[in-house]
Amino acid sequence: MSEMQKLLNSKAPKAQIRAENERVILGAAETIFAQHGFRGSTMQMIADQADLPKANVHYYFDSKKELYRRVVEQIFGIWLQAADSFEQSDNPAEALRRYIEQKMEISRLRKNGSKVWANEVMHGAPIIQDFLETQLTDWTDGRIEMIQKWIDGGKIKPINPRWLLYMIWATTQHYADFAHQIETLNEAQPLSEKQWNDATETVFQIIWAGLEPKSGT
Amino acid sequence: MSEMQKLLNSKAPKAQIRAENERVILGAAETIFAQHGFRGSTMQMIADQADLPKANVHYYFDSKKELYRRVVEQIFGIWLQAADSFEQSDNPAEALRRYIEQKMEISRLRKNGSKVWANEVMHGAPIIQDFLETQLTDWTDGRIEMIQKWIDGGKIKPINPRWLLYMIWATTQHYADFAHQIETLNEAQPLSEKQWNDATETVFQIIWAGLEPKSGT
DNA sequence: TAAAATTTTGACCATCTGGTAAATTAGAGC
DNA sequence: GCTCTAATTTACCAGATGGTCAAAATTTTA
Repeated sequence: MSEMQKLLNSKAPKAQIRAENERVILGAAETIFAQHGFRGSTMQMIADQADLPKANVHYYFDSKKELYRRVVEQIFGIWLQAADSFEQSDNPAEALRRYIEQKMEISRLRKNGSKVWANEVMHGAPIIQDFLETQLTDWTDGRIEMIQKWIDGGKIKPINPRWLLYMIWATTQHYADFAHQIETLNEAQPLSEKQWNDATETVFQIIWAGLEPKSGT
Repeated sequence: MSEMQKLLNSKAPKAQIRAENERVILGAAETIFAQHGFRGSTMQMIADQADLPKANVHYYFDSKKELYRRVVEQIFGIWLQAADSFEQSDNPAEALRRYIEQKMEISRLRKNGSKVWANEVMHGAPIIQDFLETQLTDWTDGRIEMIQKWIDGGKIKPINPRWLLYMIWATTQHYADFAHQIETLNEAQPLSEKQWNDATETVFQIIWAGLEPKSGT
């Protein structure tokens, strides 16, 4: 255990030691799983990242699988949180802008989480299939219904709402999952604040202009 | 070796045996790597998929890494092939439509390859970083220049060409990488031919409508 | 302060996996 | 047919890794 860790723990009430260590381990696990995938990550790597002995990690999380599940569940929570910003609204432009901004923000600030999620789904969602079938399905159906109402009300062009949703998910998630490629194409530099804002605005602009009913009708 | 394999090989000229077996192994490896990632895949899995003894796989490919590299390179080749469909053109709508259709087709027909590529990039492109830095950078710069000319010529709205490219990549690739999620949300059924066409058309429609200069100006 | 409960830690183990060795079989050239 | 090369196959090994254990240290409770 590091001196820093010792110092923190010595002052922390016992009840908080567990919470704090679980937090640290989950954070370390998210980083490692994002970089190497489930099988590519070793408990030793995660322990090193958390600055704890491997056995200590096992003390808090029974198995690698359970630790992984907890990481993925955490991401899904954040994902759902962003989904809330896509509230019922009579103003599609505002709702879409808010949602796109929110998702881009997550890609920027929770890059690792997004990658773990992508990895999990790409490999057939072996751990969180039930989430997909219940919560994600429900949420998606609700939003599709809502978008359909916009269409019926003449607020946006008639397009299949499902493909629109996928387009937003794909585009925003891309900035996290393919961050390395984007950086390479940006002269090996991470996107600047300005570039993030510009990209976000462009994504919204193109999509919204693509949905807006012809002005003058 | 399977009876089928025996039969095939016994009739094949010696020179073709190697080519054929390499082809079979590469195909098997693509499938396995797509499903389990690099570390999650074992040489035994690949051998079983190819219906060959494990030692036989090692006879044709020195190491797991080399086999993986060959798979990724193969995908990149297909990727570049699609890129050709995005030719110089004075008609942005046509060029974009062709490119989007091409990329969606790859997502549909080469789902596994797309996944392996995504996986590789997501983990920092440890194997094909040089491809990103040379070929991909060159191609991207060229297309950005071309899109800029469309903008300068008033053929499309002024948007940052880079973010537009990423949007197309993201959206089309999403249908391969997140195929499992899409299927789950489609009542556990793969997208039908009709749905693929509809999705492709919608992607093009939204993007193109988002780029088209205001009619009447 | 003593006992109880929690946390930390190094050593250890069973299993899995990439890779190898060597023997066997099949095909090509003469 | 005979020789040489290419391909196939079985058995095996060394290292890595998830997970365990029991002892030591630390904190809480009585």
